[in-house]
Amino acid sequence: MANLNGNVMERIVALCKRRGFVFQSSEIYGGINGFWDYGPLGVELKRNLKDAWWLDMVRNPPLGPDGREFQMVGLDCSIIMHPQVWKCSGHYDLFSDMMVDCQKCKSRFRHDQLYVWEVRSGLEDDPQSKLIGYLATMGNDDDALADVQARARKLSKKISGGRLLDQWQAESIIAYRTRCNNNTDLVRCPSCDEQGSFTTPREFNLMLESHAGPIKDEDNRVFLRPETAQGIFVNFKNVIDTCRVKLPFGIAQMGKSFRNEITPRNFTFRSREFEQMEIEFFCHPSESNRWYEFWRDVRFNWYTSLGLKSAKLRLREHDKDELSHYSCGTSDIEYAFPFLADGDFGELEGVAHRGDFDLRSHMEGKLVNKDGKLVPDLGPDGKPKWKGSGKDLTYFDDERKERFTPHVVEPSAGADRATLAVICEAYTVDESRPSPELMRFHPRLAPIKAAVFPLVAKDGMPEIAEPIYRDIRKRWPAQYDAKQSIGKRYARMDEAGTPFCFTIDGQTKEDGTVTVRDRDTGAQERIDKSRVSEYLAAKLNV
RNA sequence: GCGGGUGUAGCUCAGUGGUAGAGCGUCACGUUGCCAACGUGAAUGUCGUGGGUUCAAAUCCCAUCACCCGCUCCA
Repeated sequence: MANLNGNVMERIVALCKRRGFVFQSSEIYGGINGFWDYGPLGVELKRNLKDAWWLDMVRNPPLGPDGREFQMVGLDCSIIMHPQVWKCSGHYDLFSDMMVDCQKCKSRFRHDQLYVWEVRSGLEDDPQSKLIGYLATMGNDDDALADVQARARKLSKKISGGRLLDQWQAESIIAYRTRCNNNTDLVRCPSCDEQGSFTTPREFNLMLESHAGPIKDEDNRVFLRPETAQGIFVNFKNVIDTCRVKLPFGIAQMGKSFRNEITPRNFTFRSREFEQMEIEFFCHPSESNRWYEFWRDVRFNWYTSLGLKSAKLRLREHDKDELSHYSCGTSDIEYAFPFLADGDFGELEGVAHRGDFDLRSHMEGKLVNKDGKLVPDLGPDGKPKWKGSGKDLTYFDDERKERFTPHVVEPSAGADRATLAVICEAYTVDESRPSPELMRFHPRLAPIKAAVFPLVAKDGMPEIAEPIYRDIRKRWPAQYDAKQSIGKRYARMDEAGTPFCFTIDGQTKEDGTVTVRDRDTGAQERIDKSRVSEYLAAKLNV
């Protein structure tokens, strides 16, 4: 039986293992960091969640903010795409550079854009000259020079007669270390001027790489997608051209994505291989705020409809300074997972207003924010650093008689995180019950919908129970169990989160009724055995 | 990435150099007439992995992997 002394998350992990919800990947070989497997119950649970999303968002979406219908279509694109997709989306640049972080002010600097200035006391040729420190700047233009001079004066006020001696670009770690004589802890942050707050330069390879083709070289290097969204954007024109969709409409996709997370942790919450459920919703720019608010609320309510009803679920609007450079609004749907500190929430889904950033990126090439405007990122030769597709991804609206680049609202959900939240929310301890641990899954998500038990495995009870079980099985995942005591069988179903158990007893032979036991209350009622499917249909479609 | 902790049966854990253990779970048989019941019996271990010390290692040493906690990170 479960040990109820450990912390909640440990007990949930133990139950997930014990009942076959989640296993560590490659466990017999010692496991592999950041990867998890779903067992027989877990796969049903996660599939039910994904099916609910697909049904509720794609096949049977809600009405729009104006009470009118809008179109939603699906997509399933390849995990490996043309490398240029990631160069234009910005993923490649952001995570293939050497980066330096300031641990004080949390600024992050590209190592190859960082300049370091040596500051010494005394005048030139002064044999008593002493090293005061190193000042880092972004770039080495006039602004940077003015900045570093001001900072040097301030620094040297404490130590009289300071001067700038040398400046160089921190283009490689070796040069950086050598030129600082390994005194890298004397380098001051360009942003907050804190000394010694830099991490060592680190290479950020967020994307997992592979090679398409038998020869492993730079020419055929490819990336496993870090998000499913880009596959939607690059198919935008295909969908428009072939599927008779009209704005506003959405394209949905779920599937595996991969990120080389620095610190995979917290059970399945941050994994290197994970599954996303993403929608890109395309609309006229003038209506984008309205659709953003619409999707934010629709998505939040979706979680509550699946039983995430407690105060542990919340909607959090991002602050202005928290927004990505292209976003005009983002909300996170968050859950207070048991492994987080009190008051902390973890992201289940981000709903972002992305403007026309993505479609323009795939037309014009990678975009950067310059003075509040998105412009193509230019290389040293003045040409776009990463060339776009050059394809026209604008849309002609026949009613408005207007051509424009649609704006995008992106509800981006984590299927594994939602599954984990559902598990955590369902986990209940009630020590007054003979079986103190139970999983109170929403009936729609429960991996097993019903179990059928002969009270004892004799006196003709199995003969009555088996046909009932086989009838249920045609429509819902169900289990039949005739072994061991009835209490043990109920307890097993409680841990699996099965909402209903039907038991055939002595009275069944007399009047044809069976008992139905409710998982959450333990209460029983009798119904006619012919009404079992009808009963389930009514109870499960909530 | 840094610091601390933990790895022994499916789960929870005991076992500080000398035969691999317990409770629960699982399975079988019997019993059982509604909530992890009882009886009898059974199966289950690369003691995380690799190396070293030793006549002998779950136990001591080194390395490594995984998980947990705290920082860090999370486009």
